[in-house]
Amino acid sequence: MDALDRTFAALADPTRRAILARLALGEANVGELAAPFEMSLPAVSKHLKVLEGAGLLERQRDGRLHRLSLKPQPMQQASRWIEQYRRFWEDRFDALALFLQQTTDQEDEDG
Amino acid sequence: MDALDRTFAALADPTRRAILARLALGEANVGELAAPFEMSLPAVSKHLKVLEGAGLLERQRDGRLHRLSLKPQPMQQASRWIEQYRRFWEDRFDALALFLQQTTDQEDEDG
DNA sequence: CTTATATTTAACCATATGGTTAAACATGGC
DNA sequence: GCCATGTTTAACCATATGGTTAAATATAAG
Repeated sequence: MDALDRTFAALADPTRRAILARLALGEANVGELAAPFEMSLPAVSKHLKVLEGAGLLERQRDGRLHRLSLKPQPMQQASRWIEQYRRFWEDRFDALALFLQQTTDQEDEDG
Repeated sequence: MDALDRTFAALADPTRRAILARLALGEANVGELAAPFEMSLPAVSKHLKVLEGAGLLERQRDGRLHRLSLKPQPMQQASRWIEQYRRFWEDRFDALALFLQQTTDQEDEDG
């Protein structure tokens, strides 16, 4: 699997996105990351391995605790891939903005 | 499945990303989209259904041809989700830039 | 009406994914 | 040494995914 494949696949799960969101606030260990979820620890452990496999987070062991932290590079790469389409959707939103502008103008004329 | 789930899952496959890239250049029908790939038509048809299910593309039937076109909204939403982390990685890149700056300065002093 | 073209649906297969529970491993504290 | 804590690994299960081939559907063309 390609790096982008792994990144997008990792981001496709809400539990994993929540874990990343949590880590954006600061480092945490496995237990802390698992706490908010109603699933078992091994399940969270698997999610962490997926995220780690995608390079989205980094693990440093400190005794028996594993301290996880965000690694931004893959997400930045994913962002860059998506941004290729920005011009495309901005055109659309420009068109929408124009339409709304015209509609508003029309309503002003009507009112 | 959530909209973001479906979008990221759809983007996790290289065939589907290639299809989106192709559609960014302009509309195309199923056969045209399938041509570059070494897989069967039904396989491509399934990929198109995944992309359609994620709202990433739109289909208008014109006789027996299905004309596919890009629908940018879900990708924009995905982009926005990722952009939440921009500050995070920009800090890192700022740090890298600073490091490189200092390294360059050092080399200048050395040179 | 028949045949060719564009595409989907159905049935199937192998592998991946996301979860479980039970057991193992590693570290820390008494 | 022994027990508690933090985490992973193993084995298993159900469902999803990505592919196949064969058949069905819809439209166009002769």
